[in-house]
This record gives sequence, structure tokens and C-alpha cells, in this order.
Amino acid sequence: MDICCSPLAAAPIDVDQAAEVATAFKALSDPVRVRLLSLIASHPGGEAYVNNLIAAFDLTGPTISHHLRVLRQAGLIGCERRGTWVFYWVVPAALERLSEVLTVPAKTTP
Amino acid sequence: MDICCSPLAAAPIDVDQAAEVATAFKALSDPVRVRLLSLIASHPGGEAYVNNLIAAFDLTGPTISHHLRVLRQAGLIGCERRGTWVFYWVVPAALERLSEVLTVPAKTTP
DNA sequence: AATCCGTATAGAAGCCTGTCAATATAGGCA
DNA sequence: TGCCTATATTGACAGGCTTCTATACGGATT
Repeated sequence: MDICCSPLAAAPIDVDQAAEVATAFKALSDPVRVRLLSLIASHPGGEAYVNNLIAAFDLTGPTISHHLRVLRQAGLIGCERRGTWVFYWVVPAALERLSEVLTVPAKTTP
Repeated sequence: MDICCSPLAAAPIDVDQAAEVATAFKALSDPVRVRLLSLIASHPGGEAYVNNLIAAFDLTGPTISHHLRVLRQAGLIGCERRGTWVFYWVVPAALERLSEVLTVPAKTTP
């Protein structure tokens, strides 16, 4: 996953780039994943471990694990095992690129 | 649809707001819709009519119409009938709000 | 080594989505 | 009025997604 596009409104987006962008946004299309990303990103130190994340939802561990994998495969978060626990963190550059894609350039309407 | 949230990384997002944000991103989770939005946004004058949009895809009219409705219900585009044709335009404020949600605040990692 | 805790994977059920063909609606024109 | 074009809606089907239970894996502790 390597989002590399200029803003959507700047020029018609390439077919392949549209597919990449859509894949990234699909990772953000579920409320649980949005909350997970927010919980991880806003956690003190920028990291969180899975046990805390599971406790924040009325969902089973495997379901949270599934959503974390979707976010990871989209490149939005990274993870690392430290002993018994697994820590997750956000990848700020990925969020920033998506944010830029949605930027609306200076309006040219007369 | 009224996206009204601070950046995801600023604080844990509210459950209801997460649902709203996810709904908006879901509208952007399909490559066809990403391309449609980009085609409309980058069209001279900021408007496009459906006939041109259909011609840009190997899809049937009803399918494009369906995707346009999804984008419209998400508040990302607006439309108006002018005689025989229907014109579509983007809602810049909606894109900007989504862009802000993805903004990563100044890092506080020591 | 044996066991326990934390996390991930596998497989399945039910719902949601993208797409199409067929049909309907809305507006211009003869 | 009647017809033609442009767009939307309906209904149906295939495929994907979210969630669960059950199971497996990885590491620490006894």
C-alpha cells in the first residue's frame, strides 16, 4: 500500500491509484476500526496493547484481532510483540497522505 | 450526515461520531466512487453531468446512478436537474471535514 | 516440562454490497 | 398527444464482510 496521489479535486485520478485509495478508505469504513484507530492514536505514548483495546468493545478478542489486521494490512498501523503483549501504533504518514487526497484546492469558481 | 469530529488522534472518538465517520469513509471505499468524485471535482467549473460520467466507465448507467446516490447520501456531492440533464458537483466542506479527521496533531512522543 | 495467559487463525452463519437487465420517470420536441 | 433521450428505480444474483465459536500459537512462570 503506497498512497501517492494528489488531491482528488486536482485532476481525474488514475484507475490504479483510485483502487489504492479506495482500499485505504475501506479500512476506515467500519465504526469499530475507526474507534480502534482513534484509541491507538490517542493513547499516551502513541501505543496501545490489545488487551486494553478489546476491553473497550462489546466484541470478542478474535473480532478485534481481525479488525486490527485489516488496519495493519492497509498500512495504517504497525505492531510489535513485547513479551506476552502485542503493542500497536499508528503510522502518521499514512493518515497524512489520505488527508491530503481529500484536500480541496483553492476554488476557481468565478 | 454531519461530520463534526476533531482529529482521530486527538482523543478517543465518540461511538456515534465513529459511526458517522465510518459511514462517510464507506462512501469512499469503492474505486468507482473515488473516480466519480475525482471526475466531478476536477471537471471544469466543478460540475459534471451524468452522461459524461457514465462514458468514463465500463459500467451500465444504473450502476453509476447507484454509486452517485451513495455519494450523495453521504453528503459528498450534490445534484440538480437542468432540463434533460442532471448535473453533479462536490461539497468541498464535506471533504475538508473528513480531511481534518485524518489530521495527525503535533507529535508529543518524548 | 506442564500449564496458563494473551493473541492470532480457521471455518461458518447471516447480512450487506456491487452489478446487471428490465422497467419507470422526467423533460424536450414534433 | 406521442415519441425520444436522459436518468433513476426495482428486483435479483454473486461475492464479500462482520461476527461468532473453536482451535492453534507464543511466551512466561512454576
